[in-house]
Order: sequence, then C-alpha cells, then structure tokens
Amino acid sequence: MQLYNTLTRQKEDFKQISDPVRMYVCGPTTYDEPHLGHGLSTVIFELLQSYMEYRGINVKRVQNFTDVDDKIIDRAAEMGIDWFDLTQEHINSFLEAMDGLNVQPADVHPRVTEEIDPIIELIGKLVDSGAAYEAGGSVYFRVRRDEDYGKLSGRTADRMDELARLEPDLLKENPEDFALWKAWKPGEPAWESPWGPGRPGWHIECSAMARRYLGDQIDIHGGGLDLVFPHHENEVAQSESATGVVPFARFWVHNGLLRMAGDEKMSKSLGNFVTVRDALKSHTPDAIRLWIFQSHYRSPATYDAENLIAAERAVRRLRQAANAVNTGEDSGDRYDAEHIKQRFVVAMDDDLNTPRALATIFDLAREIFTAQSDGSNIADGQAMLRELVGVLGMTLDEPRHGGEAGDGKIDELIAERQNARQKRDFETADGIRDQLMSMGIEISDTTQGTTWRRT
RNA sequence: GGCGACGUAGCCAAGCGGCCUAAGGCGGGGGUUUGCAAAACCUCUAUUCGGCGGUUCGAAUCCGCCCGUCGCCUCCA
Repeated sequence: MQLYNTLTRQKEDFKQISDPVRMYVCGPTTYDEPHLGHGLSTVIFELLQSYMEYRGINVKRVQNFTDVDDKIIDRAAEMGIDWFDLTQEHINSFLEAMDGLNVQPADVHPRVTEEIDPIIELIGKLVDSGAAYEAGGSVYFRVRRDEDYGKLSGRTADRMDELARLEPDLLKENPEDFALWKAWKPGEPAWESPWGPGRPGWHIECSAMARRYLGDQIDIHGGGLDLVFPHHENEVAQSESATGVVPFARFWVHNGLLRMAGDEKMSKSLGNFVTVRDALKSHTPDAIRLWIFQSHYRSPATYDAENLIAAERAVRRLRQAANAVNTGEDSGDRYDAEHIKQRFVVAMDDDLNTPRALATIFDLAREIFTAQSDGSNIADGQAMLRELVGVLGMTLDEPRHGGEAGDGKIDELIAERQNARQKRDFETADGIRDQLMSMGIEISDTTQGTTWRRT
C-alpha cells in the first residue's frame, strides 16, 4: 500500500514499524459544535484504519481533545459560563456527531486536562536539555537551536523572522519561539508546575499524548492540512528534541480542507460552517460518507447541498443492488465478484483512491443487476457489495421513516387507495396519491405492496 | 512577498507519457416495466482535458510563459 507522506512530499510504500500500527490524529479544540470539516477529517482517518484492518494490519488509533486553550477561555467568558462545562459539552457533541456519521470511536480519546503530568514531564526534559527555557513563569521552545526545524512545512526560522506577523514578546529570546507552558493569568485555569502555575501551550499536548499512548515513535500522524504549520512542525520539534528519536512520525498524512460555496475554507474562525448535526438532519450518514469519498482525501472539497442530494441518490442505487431480489437463488450460475474486489484493493492501495474504489463498487452494482436479469445467483455479488461498502463505513440502511406521528393516517390512506385500485377506480386512487404527495409522502407500488417515504 | 495546491462534460470527480476517440456518480435524452405514475433496471450523453508555445514517434499527463481559483506563513480538522 502506498501513502502520500507530507514529510517527503511523495507517495511511499507503507511499511509498519510497530504492531499494531500506531496512528495519532489531531482532534478538535472543543469550544464549538463540530462542523463538516471535522467530520471529513475524522472519517478519512477512520477509513485509513478500517482499510488497513481490511488488509490484515492491526491499528491503534488515538485522537485527542484540546480542552483548554485561549479560544475556550475566551468563549466561556463571553458566554458567562464555566470553561470546563463548555468543553465537556462540546466533547460530548463531537462524539455524538461522529457516532451520527457511523464513525467508530478511536481506541483512545485523551484530553489535555487529564494529561497535565505527562505534559509537564515532557516540558521538563526539554528544559533540562536546553531545548527550552523558562521566562516569566512561561516556558518557550528555542526554535533556532533546533537544526532541522522546518523540515515538515518547508519553513525556516530565518524566513519567519522576516515577517512581522509575529507578536513581539519581550520574554522570548526570539520571536519565533513558541510557548510550551503559559504562565497563569487572572481568571484562567491553571495547574501547578516547576515553573509556577499555568497551562500547556497548544502544541506540547499532542507530543505528550502521542508519546504516552503510542510511544516515542509512531507510524502515522494525521490531521487537516491547515495543521502542518505551525502545529505539526512544532510537534516534530518538541518530540524529536525530547526523545532523540527521529523521525517522530514515519508518515505525516494530511487531508484537504473543506470549503464553502465561494471557495472559502470552512472554519470556525470564519464562522462559515455547517455543523455535522445540521447535515445529519437532512442527509443520511451513508450519503455524507459517499460525498466525502467521491473526491480524493488530499484534494479540497467544496460543500454544496446539491452534491449531498446527488450522493443520496447514488447511495440509493447501491442499496437497491444490495437488496435486489435474488431470483436466481437456485441457479447453478453464480455471479462471481472477485475481480471487483481486486480492482477495489488496487485503488485503495494507491494512497486511498476512494473515487476509483467507488467506481468499482458502482460497476459491481451494475453487474449485480445484469446477473439478476440473466437469472444468475447474485448472493456472492451482494455479499461482496456489503463487504466493500462496509470498509467505507457505509451501512446501506434504509433512511428512517415511519414510527412518527401521522403514520396511522398515512397507512389508512394507502389502504383506502389500495381498495380503490382493486376496484379499478383509478380516479379515486390517483386523488389519494395526490393528497399524500401534498403531505410530502411519495408512494411506490411494487409487487410486494405499496411503500412510502417522506420527500 | 515566501511556500504549496488546483483548473477535465450542465454539475461533482478519477486519470498524471501509449490500454484515453478520458472511470464513476448526479442531471438530461431514449427504452423496458407500470392502469397511469413514482421507483427500479437498460442504454446514450467530452474526438476532448484553462490559454499559448515547446519536448517526444506519441501529452489531459513532462517543460516554459500567461490567465483564473484556493490553502498556509503562529486561532483552525
């Protein structure tokens, strides 16, 4: 299997350095509802795990929650609520949203506030070795002392210095140094440390958590493309300086960012996001996943409700093929779908080429229908369809309907129409159909009877 | 200004030197089925890959220039 590695800027053969494969994925800062960009990223890395497992490779996936930082503190103050309650609420909403997308939880979901000791220990190592220094109760990382700083993002300290966007800070030796530990300020949460009360900086948590749950060296580190700099660059610097193990992560895998119509990036700070919760109100998790997988994970995707609707229709086709009546059950001709699986694996082995993998699945659906009309036994093909779609985390479950208020009335009308049809009173029957249509109910007559769904 | 990504049918989107007169999905045309519909199924739907040059026996795929869009450059999945 080949994977694109941001560190080397090319596709490389994936060779695991540990069993299970150790994968760390950057999770959200929990001050707001998770949006589709978070969903996309999480789905992608879950897919990486699930595909590897399909290929017989065990994977341990860790995804963190950043539950203390400036944004959280500011937002809580704005809302007049306790920062911890805010963060707890959004950890819950993240887990719920991902569950709604049928994402399997990571093996471990550590949160920063429960990892303070390992973080302090790691900072201590950096201070002891001279890679970091204390100043005014804060601790900073000496970027200029780290010789290969910038190797992930292609940025050097020199070039950063030329730019004036760096906040002047009298405490820092150099403007490009970044905080490992932030000294306490009134009104902020704080923990005791050798450098006085304070809280972790943004980047150190991931280095500490990856180390604690996966070890000094990991196979894969993932996250959104927007994290390459400074977050991941700084993680590399911290981890490698602290442990001496190089590289910290063998593969750096980054997903492309989601944009909104107008081609602007979907982000919390721009306020132009669609939450996962809202998306799930009008789309099935299968359709959302299909929509994500229809473009390659490293390309930018643009959110467009029309495309989600198109994906919904496409899912319907797969569902239809999976549930097609096997009229050739007793036939000696069995449709064999092995060749599809081979194409699927070739596509996925090529840096998770999900668009191509999906194309093979749609080909499989067509072949199932063809075999069905030829009277062949399609059981194996349908099993294969469910198997491959399962790797992509899709269930092909029928969209939920029924069980809601008004169902009795609908069933009544359908029965009434059935009666009229039997008497060949099509005028009455069509009238009832129109009535249901105006209620937002679409019906279809099949050999098994009449079914309905909300439009 | 620096670094990087991208521009393929009405829309989404693979392909990255010959199998491409370009996969797959949505939409649209035609057909099968149906009391009529809907749904479903079958089938057709880019001689062409932002523009102009170049390299090559051969280019959507490599190189150069131009046009357009986006990301990162210490908030971000």
